[in-house]
Amino acid sequence: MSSDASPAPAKTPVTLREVAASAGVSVATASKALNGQGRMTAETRARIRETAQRLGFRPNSLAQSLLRRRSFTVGLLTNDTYGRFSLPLMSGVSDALVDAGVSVFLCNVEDDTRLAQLHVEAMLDKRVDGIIATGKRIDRHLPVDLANLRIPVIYAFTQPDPGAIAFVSDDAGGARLAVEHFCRLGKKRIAHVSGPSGFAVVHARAQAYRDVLIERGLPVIEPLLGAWSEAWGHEAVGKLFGAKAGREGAPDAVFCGNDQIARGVIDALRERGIGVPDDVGVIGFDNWEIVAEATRPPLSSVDMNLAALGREAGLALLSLVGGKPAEPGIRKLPCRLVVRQSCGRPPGG
Amino acid sequence: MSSDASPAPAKTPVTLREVAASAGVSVATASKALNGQGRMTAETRARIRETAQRLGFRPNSLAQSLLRRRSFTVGLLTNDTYGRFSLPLMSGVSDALVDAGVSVFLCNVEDDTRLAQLHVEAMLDKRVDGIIATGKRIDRHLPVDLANLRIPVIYAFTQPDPGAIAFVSDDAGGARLAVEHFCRLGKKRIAHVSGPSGFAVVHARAQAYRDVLIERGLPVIEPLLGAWSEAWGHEAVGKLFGAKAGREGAPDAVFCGNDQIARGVIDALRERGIGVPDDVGVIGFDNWEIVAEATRPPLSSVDMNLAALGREAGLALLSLVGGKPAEPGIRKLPCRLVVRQSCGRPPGG
DNA sequence: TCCCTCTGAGAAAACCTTTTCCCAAATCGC
DNA sequence: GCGATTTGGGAAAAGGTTTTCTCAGAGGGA
Repeated sequence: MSSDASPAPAKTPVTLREVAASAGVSVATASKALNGQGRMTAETRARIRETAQRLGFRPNSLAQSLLRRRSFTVGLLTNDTYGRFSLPLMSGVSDALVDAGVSVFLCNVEDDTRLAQLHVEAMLDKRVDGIIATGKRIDRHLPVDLANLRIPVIYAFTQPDPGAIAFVSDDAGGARLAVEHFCRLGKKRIAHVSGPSGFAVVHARAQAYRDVLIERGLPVIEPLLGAWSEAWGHEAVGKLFGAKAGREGAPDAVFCGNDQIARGVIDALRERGIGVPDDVGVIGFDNWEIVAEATRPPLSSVDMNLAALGREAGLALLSLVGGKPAEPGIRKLPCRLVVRQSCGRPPGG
Repeated sequence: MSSDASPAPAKTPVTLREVAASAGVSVATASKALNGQGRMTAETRARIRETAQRLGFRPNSLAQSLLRRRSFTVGLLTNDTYGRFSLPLMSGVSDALVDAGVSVFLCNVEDDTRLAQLHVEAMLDKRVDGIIATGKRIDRHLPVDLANLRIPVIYAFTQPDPGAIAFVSDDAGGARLAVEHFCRLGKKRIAHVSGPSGFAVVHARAQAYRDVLIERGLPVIEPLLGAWSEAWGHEAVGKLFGAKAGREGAPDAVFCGNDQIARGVIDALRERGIGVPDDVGVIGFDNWEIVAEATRPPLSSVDMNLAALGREAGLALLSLVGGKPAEPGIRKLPCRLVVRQSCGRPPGG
C-alpha cells in the first residue's frame, strides 16, 4: 500500500520541491538532474528522474515562462468567421509550433475594432511571444494596428503593415498554373471570370492570365470581373456565351477566380446544354474541397497551400522570437493545381 | 524632455516595482492601490494610479497566474479541419470568455491520437483552467481521453464521456421546426432525406419528423437515409419522385438532413422541371450561410445556433472553474428556423 | 501625561522554477 | 603528507505579483 505505483490522479499538480524531497536532494539538484544540467553522479540523476516519473512531475510552465521571459505561446488573430481560410492556415501554424512546445491563442475578431483591441491586449498581458495576423482575404487589413508592439508580428494571407514580414500565396503563379494547364490540354479560347476589381489579387491573376495567352499566341478575352459568388459565375456565362446559338468564337475553357464562381459557371453551362468538361473546361481557385468535390463534375482548382503557408509563417515567427533578424517584405509561396474532372483530359489521353 | 508624457513603446514592459519606485511607495502599497485593496489615503491611491497610467503599466499575467493558480486560459480541442462547425462555436466561446479576461488556445488535432495527446499535455503544462472539447459531428469521439484530468471539461457539439457535461443542439426540436413550418404552409406530403444511419442525430430528427406528421394526421413517408452529400440529395430525388411522370402521390415538400443534401435535392428537382418552392418546398439543416444563400432559390434552413451553444459552454466552464458545482448531463439548446425562399410562402400570403 | 485604538504603509512570504555562486569533501600531483 | 584541483551538491537570488503580518505614528479618552 505504501508503494502504490499507480499514477493516482493527484488533485494538485506535483511540484519540483516534492520531487526533490522525495528523492532526498535539494530543488536545485532536482532541477539540474531533470534538465541535464550541472554535475552529479549518474546514480543521483537517475534516481531523481525516476522519482519525477513516478510522481508524474510536470514542470509548471507558468513559472518557467516567468523566469525565461518567454511564454511559449503565440497569438493568431483572424477575422474569418467561418474559418474557411484561417483554419487550414492555423493548422499549419500549429503544426510548425507544437514541436517547439508552443501553443496558439486563436482570436476571431470579426471586423470589430474594439474586440480586436481587447484581444490584442489580453494576449500582450499574457506575454505571448509573437503574433500572427491573418484574415479571410489577402487585401483587407485587420481592424487593429499591430505596428509598434515590441513583440514580433508576422502577417499571413492578409494585408501587412509596411515594413512587416508577410507570407502570401503566389496568385499570379497559381493563375499561370491553371491557364497553362488549359493550354496543354489544347484549349484555344480561354476565358477568365473573377471577383471584384477592388481586390489586388484579382488584377494579379488577370495579368498572369493575359501573359500566358500572349506568350502562347492565343486570343485574350478581356477578364470579366464581378463578385466572389455563384450568382456572378452564372451571370458571366450569359455574357461569355451570349445569345447566339452557334459556338463559333465562344470559349472552350473558363478559369474562375474562386470555386464558387466556378460552380456558378458550371451550373449555367449545364443549363445551356454545354458539356463540362467535353465542350468547355473549367478550373476554379481556392480548392475548397467540400465544394470542389461536390461539384458535378468534380472541380479542378488551384490550391493556395494554406497549411504550408501557415507552417512557414509559424517557423518564421519562431525564428524571430529566437532573436534571428529577418528581412521585412512579402514572401510569395507557390500554389498547386489540383486536377479533378472539370478541366478535361489531355487530347488523345 | 524629462516630462515626456507620450507612452513610448518601451522595449521591456514596465513592472510594478518601477511604478512603486516612481510613485515613492513600496510594491505592496502599489499593488493594493491598483487593485482597490488595503487602506491608504485617497491621495496616495490616486497618485499611484496616475503613475501606473503614465508609465503604461500592465500587470504581468504570468506572475498573477502563478500566484493565483489560475491562468485565465482555456483550451479548445477540435478535429474539424475546415472549422465549419467549430469556428462559429469558438466565436461563441471566445465571446463568453473575453470579458472575463480569459483567452482560448485552439488545437486542431484532426483524428490523430498522438497529436491530441501532445496538445492536451501542452495545455495542461500551461495550466489551462479548463478544456472545451468539440468536433465536426456530434456523434464522434475525439481521439483522446479527457475523463480524469483534474481540470473541468465541457463537451460542446461532440460526443461526451459518460458523467460529463455536454451542450448539444436540440436536433429533434430543430426537425420539428422545419416540419411544422411545412405544415403551416399547407404542405400535405412531406418527405425527409437525411445522412447516414450511423448517426444518432439522423434518427432523432427522423423520429421528430414522424411525430409531427402523425400528430397532424399527415402521411409519413419513410425517411431516406444515405450520406451527407449533394450527390445523395440528387439520388434521393430519383427515389422520391420515381420514373412516373404524374405528380400524384409525389412529395410537395422535402426536409433535408443538411444543406448539402438540400442543394442536391434542389438541383435534381430543377433538372426534372419541378419548381422550387412552387411545386415542392425544401428546407435544409445547419444553415451554412455561404451555401444556403448561394442556392437558387436561397435555402431555408435550420440553424443550430452554434455561437450561442459555444457561449453557453464557455459560461458553464467559467462557472465550473469558479468552483460552482454542476450536474453532469447533456443540455440541449434550441435550434432556429431561418426562412429564405426555398420553402415557399404561406397560402394566400 | 499615559494608555489604547486606529490608520497608513511597508516587510516578507508565497507561487515554482532556473541558474549562479559557493562550499565541503574527495582526488590528484609531488 | 600537503597544497591544488576536481567533484557533488546546496543556498540563494531572480522573475513579478498578491496577501498577510507587522509596525510606527497619530489621535482619542481618562
